[in-house]
Amino acid sequence: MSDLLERLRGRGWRLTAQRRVVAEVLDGDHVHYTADEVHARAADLLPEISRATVYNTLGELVSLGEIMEVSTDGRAKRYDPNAHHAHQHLVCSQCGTIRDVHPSGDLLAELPPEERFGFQVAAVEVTYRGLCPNCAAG
Amino acid sequence: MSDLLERLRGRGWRLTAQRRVVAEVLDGDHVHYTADEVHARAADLLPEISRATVYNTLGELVSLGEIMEVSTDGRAKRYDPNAHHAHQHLVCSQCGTIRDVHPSGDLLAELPPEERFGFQVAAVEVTYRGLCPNCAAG
DNA sequence: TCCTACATTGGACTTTGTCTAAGTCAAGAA
DNA sequence: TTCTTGACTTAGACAAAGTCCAATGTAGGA
Repeated sequence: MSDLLERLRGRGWRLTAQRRVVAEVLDGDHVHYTADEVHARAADLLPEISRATVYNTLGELVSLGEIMEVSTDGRAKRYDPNAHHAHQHLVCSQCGTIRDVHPSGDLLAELPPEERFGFQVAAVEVTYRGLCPNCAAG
Repeated sequence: MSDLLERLRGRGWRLTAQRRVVAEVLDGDHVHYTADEVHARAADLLPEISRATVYNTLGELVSLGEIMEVSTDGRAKRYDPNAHHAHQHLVCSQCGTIRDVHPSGDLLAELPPEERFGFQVAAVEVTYRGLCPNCAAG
């Protein structure tokens, strides 16, 4: 993740303590925190960090393409640091657990031209839903 | 959509004026209103209808499987009356326009067993994103 | 070291949605 | 037809998630 900080510095980012702790919280490939969770964890490292800064920083990281915004439940958005490897999400309909998954095939290609209505289709987001082993057993 | 009202009555629904106008607003296959939009349009027909009733009615219609809840932008949920025909969505990343689309192939089958992590996968939601002809031209 | 443009802060505000207590009414019973 | 009753609706308070702003602080170049 220090790679990340270097990349961002290269793009003219000021390296503040706040941005560092947000980046640190998002370190790890299989993490899908809400903004509030990021804030809580960041505050463990830097107690005076404000919610507004966390939102700002997350927004900047998203528009720089360093993290992905995921909304799997229509409530709080979640942030996925695994933005450099294309992947989709598998969500437990009961407990909400999220896993990164890699479908086979080219999902974009499955939208035939006559179903594109003149759109320049650029991306596809897929969410699989089902019961995780834990909830299925319960 | 009067079919809908009959079906619901058959399931023990009380047929109130409020439920009738909500159903009427949702009539049409290619409509994707937010709850607030549904409320505004319903209020044109029945001025004293309350927000709570619209939310209640939409929630009931969703759990009866008569309409679909769609969240394409992490903000307000939208309601899609076209719930009886499997389909996915194509969203303009600029203006937010939504179209129903029908991808080819079996999208569920594209998640290989080794990528299911023991989940009982039941459904898949797909959102294609791109520029609509209007925004691409502008 | 100093400057200053950029970053952060806290709190007010907005949007979207939920909950509740009190009043209303659809539809079956008589 | 009128009565009855439990389901439905209402207004407004409340909650969660996110945005905005003016005042203050500071990273990093000169």
